[in-house]
Amino acid sequence: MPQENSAAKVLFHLKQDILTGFFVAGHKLKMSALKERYQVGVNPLREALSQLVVMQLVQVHDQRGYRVCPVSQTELVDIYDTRAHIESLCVGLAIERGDEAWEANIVAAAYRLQSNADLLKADGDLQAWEKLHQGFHYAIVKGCGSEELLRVRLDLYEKASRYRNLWLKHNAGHGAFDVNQMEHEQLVTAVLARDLESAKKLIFKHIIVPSQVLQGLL
Amino acid sequence: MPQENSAAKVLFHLKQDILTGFFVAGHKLKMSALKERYQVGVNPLREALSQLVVMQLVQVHDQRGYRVCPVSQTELVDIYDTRAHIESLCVGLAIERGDEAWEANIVAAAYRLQSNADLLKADGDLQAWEKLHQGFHYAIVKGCGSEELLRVRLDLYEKASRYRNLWLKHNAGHGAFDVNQMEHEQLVTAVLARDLESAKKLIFKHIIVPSQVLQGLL
DNA sequence: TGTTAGGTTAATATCGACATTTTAATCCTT
DNA sequence: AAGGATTAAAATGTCGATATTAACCTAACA
Repeated sequence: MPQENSAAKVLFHLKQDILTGFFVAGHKLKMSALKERYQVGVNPLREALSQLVVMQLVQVHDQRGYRVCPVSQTELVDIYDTRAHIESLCVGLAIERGDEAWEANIVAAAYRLQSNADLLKADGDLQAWEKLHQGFHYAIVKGCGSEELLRVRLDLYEKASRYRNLWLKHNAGHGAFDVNQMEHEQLVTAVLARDLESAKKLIFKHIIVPSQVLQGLL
Repeated sequence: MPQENSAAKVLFHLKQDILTGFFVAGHKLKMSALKERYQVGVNPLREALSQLVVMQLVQVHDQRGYRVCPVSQTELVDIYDTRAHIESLCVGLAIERGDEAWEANIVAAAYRLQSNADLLKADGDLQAWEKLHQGFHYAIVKGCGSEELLRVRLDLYEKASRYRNLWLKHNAGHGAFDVNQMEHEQLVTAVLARDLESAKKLIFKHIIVPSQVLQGLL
């Protein structure tokens, strides 16, 4: 990566630290501690924090500093419900608009996901699996062709990942991969057959159902 | 308003200046000029600019400062198309979930809009009319009950307003209010009758059609 | 014993200054 | 005279310092 300013580097790492749960919800983000951790001055820190405020990962209280946004069951339900609707919208548009290259990419991504699923189930590198998983679903929704919609989708995915990582911490290595894999196959079939209604229903469930498991943790 | 830090004040004003077109697309945002205009130091400015970068209203080039994001016909089409889909989604969910208070608020907002429409057509205070218009549509979508979805909707609305204000500048006092008003009446009827399909189609057109006029300006 | 007032400590928000980098303007060479 | 190199000017990114504000602890009083 090219030389980027300190704020951008801090943003990247701090965002990671929040999403992965290193800084838990509600945690007070003291300048002194952050300066120490990221080895930068206050001003780049404030810039990064300002950006995280817009992303709704950090709250700012005037003259009272910054804190990691609290999590709540209400927000969890809302995010996953919204994600399900947005993803469903993306899939629908992708089926209407997707071309041949789009189809090929889906098949490729599905193959990569499936061939690595077994390996990862063994050694338990869930973050790596999640990346493939993400890539698979992105291959599908990419067909909608809308930068704006894909951005909205990504924002929601990132907001959700804080909750998802919460789950990974408590349920390390205890994944329901088999069910998941079957859902993926059904999804690919419906999408490639351009079966709009089935595909939209499948993806909606694929997002909503796991969120119901998550709800038990809060 | 309570005492808020400088960055928040700058953010508000600078955002306004960009959305209303005071700072046109592509304009270089020099620190010296911004310091002069908003009467603050560099650091609050950089915080505000960082936030606007996340909102995709400002671009940052490393060591080369900030510029207002360029506009393009591609983005215009994408934003309005996405807005139409999102708004349609909101309306659909609102019809499914809205209660009696929601219905009452719609009727109230529609009344306010209609009773002020004639007045504003005369003296031409389009910004005030736009606020009522916004309020009317918000009253409808509010029924979806999803904070996340409403936030996505608001973000897109704000991004679109830069294009809308571009139109207002070139077409001052030349509104198609009558057509608009009729569409609103049809929408209210469909929504209150909980006619999902009609309402979704109406709102989709209500957003898409004006955007096609806008496309001529770029 | 619970509460409030005062003083102490710590943290935040902002500014001015400096080092670094980019932009421009000028000058030299061919 | 044109193009490239060199120098000057301006702008950016970062840090340290300072004033202001909130949080905390202690102690006195009801």
